[in-house]
Amino acid sequence: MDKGWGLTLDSDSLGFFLNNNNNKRPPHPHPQHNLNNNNHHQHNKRSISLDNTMFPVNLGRRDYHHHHHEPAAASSPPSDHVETRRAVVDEVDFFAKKPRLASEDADHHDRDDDASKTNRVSVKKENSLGEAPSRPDLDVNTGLHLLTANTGSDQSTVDDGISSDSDDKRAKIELAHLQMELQRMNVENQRLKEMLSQVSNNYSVLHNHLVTLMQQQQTRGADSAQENEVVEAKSEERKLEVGGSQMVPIQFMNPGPGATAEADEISNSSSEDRTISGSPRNNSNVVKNSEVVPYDSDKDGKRVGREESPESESQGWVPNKAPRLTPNKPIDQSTEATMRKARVSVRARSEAPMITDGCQWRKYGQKMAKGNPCPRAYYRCTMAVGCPVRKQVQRCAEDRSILITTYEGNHNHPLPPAAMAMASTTTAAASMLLSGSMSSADGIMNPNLLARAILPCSSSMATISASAPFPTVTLDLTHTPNPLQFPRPQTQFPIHFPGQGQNGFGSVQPAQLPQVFGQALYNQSKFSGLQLSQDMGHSQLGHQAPQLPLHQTQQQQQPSLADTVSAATAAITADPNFTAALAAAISSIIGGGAHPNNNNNTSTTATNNNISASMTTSNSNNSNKIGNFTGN
DNA sequence: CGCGTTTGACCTGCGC
DNA sequence: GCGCAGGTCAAACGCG
Repeated sequence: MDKGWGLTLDSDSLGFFLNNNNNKRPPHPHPQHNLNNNNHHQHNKRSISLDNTMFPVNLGRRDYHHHHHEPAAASSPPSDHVETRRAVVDEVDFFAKKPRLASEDADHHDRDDDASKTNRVSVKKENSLGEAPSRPDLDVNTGLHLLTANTGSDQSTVDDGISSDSDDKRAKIELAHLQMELQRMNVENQRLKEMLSQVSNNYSVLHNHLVTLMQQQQTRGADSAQENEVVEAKSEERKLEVGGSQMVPIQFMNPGPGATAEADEISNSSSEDRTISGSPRNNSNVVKNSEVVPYDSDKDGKRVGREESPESESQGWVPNKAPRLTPNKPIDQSTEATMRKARVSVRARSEAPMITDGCQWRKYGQKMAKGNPCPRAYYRCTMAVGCPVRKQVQRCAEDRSILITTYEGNHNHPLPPAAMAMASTTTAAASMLLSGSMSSADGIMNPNLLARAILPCSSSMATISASAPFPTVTLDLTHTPNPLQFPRPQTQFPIHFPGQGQNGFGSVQPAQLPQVFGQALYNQSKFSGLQLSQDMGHSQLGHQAPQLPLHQTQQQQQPSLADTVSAATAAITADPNFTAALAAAISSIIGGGAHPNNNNNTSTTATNNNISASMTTSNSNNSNKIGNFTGN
């Protein structure tokens, strides 16, 4: 089981991000509280000692303080301070209050200006300001609520320049007011936290239900398609394959007789599902259970014995390649099988036998794979009796320090926070891949879009090759980008979406890939009409998740293996579950990074419909990674 | 003794 | 039809 894993997802950290996540996109009914919420966020961040580089906005503010505090001591050029200050004001709306306050005390400022008429005076004000909150409460306020601090600072600045009773009173009043506001915000924050925890608890259950609903929706979409359309799709698929590396609807991926059978099966399933969908059922597994056995019995008596096992039945985990020709086969089964086919593969450096993703796994097999001296281990999720999720773990033949973990399927049970990242990530990835591929024309085209979005990254970053039976999202977290190609500061990512840059992906930073994937996948799901990201977990968050939260969380991180793994995975799969994305991203914060010199291209797996992405991080040796992971 | 792992056998799909 | 490879099963085995 999960013993001795070097790579782990820290539940605490995860929890934090979950909170943060929600806080970041709070279903706040009162828009005017946005400011407060932001402050709360800062509060949380501070409380966990997160690097402020994580959030640009905070960064600016923090920088602002720094500039105004340090300069005084360092007596750096005043002009710099002024510039910094202006920049901050421009960037952060929160600072709007600062100018306002200044205007309120216009007379004082005028005096200051007149008196000093230099930026230096302003600096001194700021300094005094910073020193003023020497009292504990003020320190807290300053740290957690920059707005308060800033406001105070302005006030102090004025006071510092020329102190007067009226100024003091005003300052005190202001301070009291801010403190009250802070109190209020804390209460609000607490309330939001409670809400968040509640939402998190419900997420797992809802997520599974959502997947089921999505499957039904997909089925309806496929339903509308005619059989000839299916045929077209098949031909289309082959064209795409010829073109090279395209994601194709699973159902159409099997060439030859099997493909036809599956196509028919799909039609049947679709029609079948129409009747089924009408019935109230929250768990498709229930239906599967009752129908899998008959089907298998019909098809192959030999397998009946095995199929009758609780696992096989309830999970609907049918051998991927097992043909299902029985008309009675429920759509759920086919979709479930399809969902399982969609895979999320993660390549990360780790000495540990397996990355810890929060789930419990039972090894059920091991095989020697061709072309790889390292055996491939098969694991099954044991957190629930019928959980269909499985994963394969194998070391890379070229570099055995690289651990390749491939996830398949969706959990049918609630997951602990620690498992949310990877689980929902894989689920989301599978759902997105399939949602795009299964909904008719769009489904066929979207993969192309996705591919286009990724391919420009260069071969070392992302690859789409041709030959895999299953749509697979592969994250390669093992290689370091070419410094020249990706001269990236490890602490920060560009805000703008890489694909939008004029430079295209040439400037894309490895850690940005998740964004790329996220955007691409999001678009894909969008095109498919499933709006996956909106439905999953933190709904509205989905749209922004790939663009903002993700890179925010990753900005400060020095991604490490497994963590980056999950982070990247989550990122890549984009957000259908924002929580997962954040949670996964966390892991990056925890540990070191991948080896710098490793340039293993995911394309080595050379699989059809295989989307490979590499997310490289700073260097850190495996031992460090392990230590970091376990430590956290 | 229970549980998880190991490992050889078995099944299936695919290519030749 | 045969062989190969991937995937799964389940008896055997080991450990706590």
